[in-house]
Amino acid sequence: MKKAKLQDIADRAGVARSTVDRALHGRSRVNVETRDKILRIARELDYHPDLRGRALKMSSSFLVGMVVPNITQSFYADVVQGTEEYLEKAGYGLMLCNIIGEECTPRYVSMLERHQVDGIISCAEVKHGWNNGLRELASKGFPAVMINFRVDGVDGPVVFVNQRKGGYLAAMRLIEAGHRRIMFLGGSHDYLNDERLWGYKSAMDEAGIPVSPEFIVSMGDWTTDEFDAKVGPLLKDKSTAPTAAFAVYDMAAFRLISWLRGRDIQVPHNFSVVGFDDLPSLTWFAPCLTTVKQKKKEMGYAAAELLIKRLGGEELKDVLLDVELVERDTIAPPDCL
Amino acid sequence: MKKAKLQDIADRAGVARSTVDRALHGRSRVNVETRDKILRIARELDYHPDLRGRALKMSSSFLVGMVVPNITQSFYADVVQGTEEYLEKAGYGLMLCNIIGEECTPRYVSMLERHQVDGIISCAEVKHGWNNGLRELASKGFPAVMINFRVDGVDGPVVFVNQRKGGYLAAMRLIEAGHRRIMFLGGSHDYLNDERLWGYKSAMDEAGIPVSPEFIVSMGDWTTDEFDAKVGPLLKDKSTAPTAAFAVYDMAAFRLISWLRGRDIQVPHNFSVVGFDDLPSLTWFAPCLTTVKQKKKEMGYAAAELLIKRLGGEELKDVLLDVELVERDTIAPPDCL
DNA sequence: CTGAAAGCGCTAACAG
DNA sequence: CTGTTAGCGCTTTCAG
Repeated sequence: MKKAKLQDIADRAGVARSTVDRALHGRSRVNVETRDKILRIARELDYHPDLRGRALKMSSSFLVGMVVPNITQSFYADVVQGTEEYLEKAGYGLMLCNIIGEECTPRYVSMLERHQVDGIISCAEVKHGWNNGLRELASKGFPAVMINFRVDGVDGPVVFVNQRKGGYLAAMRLIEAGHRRIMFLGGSHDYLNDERLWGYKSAMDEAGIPVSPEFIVSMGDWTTDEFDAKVGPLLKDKSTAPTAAFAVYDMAAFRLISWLRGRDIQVPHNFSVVGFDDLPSLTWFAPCLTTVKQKKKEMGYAAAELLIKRLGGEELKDVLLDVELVERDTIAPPDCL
Repeated sequence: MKKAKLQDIADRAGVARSTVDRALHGRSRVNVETRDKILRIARELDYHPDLRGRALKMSSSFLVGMVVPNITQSFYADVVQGTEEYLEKAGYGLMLCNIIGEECTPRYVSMLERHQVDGIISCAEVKHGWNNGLRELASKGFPAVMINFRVDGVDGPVVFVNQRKGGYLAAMRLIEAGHRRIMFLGGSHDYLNDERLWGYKSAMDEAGIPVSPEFIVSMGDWTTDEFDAKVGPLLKDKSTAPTAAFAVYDMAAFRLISWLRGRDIQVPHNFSVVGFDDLPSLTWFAPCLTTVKQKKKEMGYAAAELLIKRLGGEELKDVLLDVELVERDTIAPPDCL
């Protein structure tokens, strides 16, 4: 069956294209009978408006660009799923831009521009070269919504997650379990790391526990060697060693647990751990990680909602999503008691 | 800066739109000087052709629809990544269709049609309701490429994976380790399950080991209760119990390992396991799973290549991708010896 | 080698 | 309430 167009319906119904258009959209009054006739014919012909024509006329492509560093990481996949769900309901297509590496940024900028997407949702990382690309597109007038943090110079709402609260909850839970020597196992000092660290510190402060700088460790490549070098020494003297850790990501928590296991330190029996993310795949394994859950799908959903409403002319504020602690099996009272 | 269009360049260069077009595409001869001038101006104006106009004229949207059941599952994310990579290089955008549940099929069919995608890559599951949607679109002339299996009535190349070989390799590896009572831990009898089962049987045949029907288990929801009911009885009598299992998916293998651990059966010490998939997240945990690796990213890449070449007029055959066994830590000689 | 003109499918302003 | 017309940005004849 050949693709039906507006004209085909018009011909069959014996009316003009514009009448068909009106009947289909219902914006303007159309004679009820002709309208019904038109709708019937449209259904018979299985008519679907060609968005390319409409896009040209209405200067809207009904396409939204979604930029992530790596869809392969479960976190981003969840966010994308949320965005896609909202966009689909709203009648927009999601163009996926999987920015691997700095050098591809200009190609994606060009692609987004050529397709004239109606807006861009950016869920990249702070340090990532893509940020320049986003700035460029934003300066050309592409509406943008950011996830997790604001890219300097890009105007548009941001979907934030209460990272500080997450860090606070994690540390406080460990404190409540009786721990006082609590390590912060972090990565490089980027936005997420430091916000969560801030939360950790605020919990320690509140409990009146001084934070020893050597308990704040900053990992690079998370290898066994690095653990040996950076965490190993802390564990030498049992009377001063940390009895628990708040790991800045679930992945980090798991690396730590594996490494500890290699040294015959069992979690949670000899050492307690809290993570951050709530990655679903990590619940398949014992011990199930106690962690701070961030609602990844909702992050994507909220971003899409912000963007589409903004396209509709609403002025919107940033969103701050809540987090919660999910209790599982990696916290116990300190081993030293 | 306002978006530059063809006319803007033409105005500045003092030539006609069509000349600019020719200069930009290089298809037809253009005076070298004017061409250079045009190219220079285009660069100054940071010109990116608007695909909506081109799409209309050339009846091509430079958009490919990619359909997966759930991007959240690591397997699909990897496939999508491969597809996206190829498409981006080829200058096509990837429209992601995350088909969750049957009822959304018509909406996605309509969306793909309205956007007039140039083709569709379908990586859904056999039993999924989407297959009807794909049939409908294919019958309307949308070129399709399928991954993993052919949808009846849809004409187009398929990217296959050598499932049978995978099943064979897995079972044979267990046999070589000395196992004879080997369980096939499968799911419902769909295409993937049965192909892998076929491979398992062929290895058993080749080794002259009769396949006991009760060793072919077919799980539904993979709960502990179901394991207790379906696998528990097999393990009662140590002299007839299986000493190893080939699990149809990595996930299944992990469920099994956890369940066994709950019964104080340690892998690989008391029981050997091989999986199928090679999910990356599963390598973080001990014991690391010995498994059949399928090249997920290449599957997506190959599908995109097939589609784009087909759009270019080439007639293409199905592709069969190889698998390989990756040796890790879940196989040992049978415990009973 | 270059310009003029038509038209892809749709919408909207204007007339009737 | 409905038809006519123009035009979104691009490509592609067809003349010159």
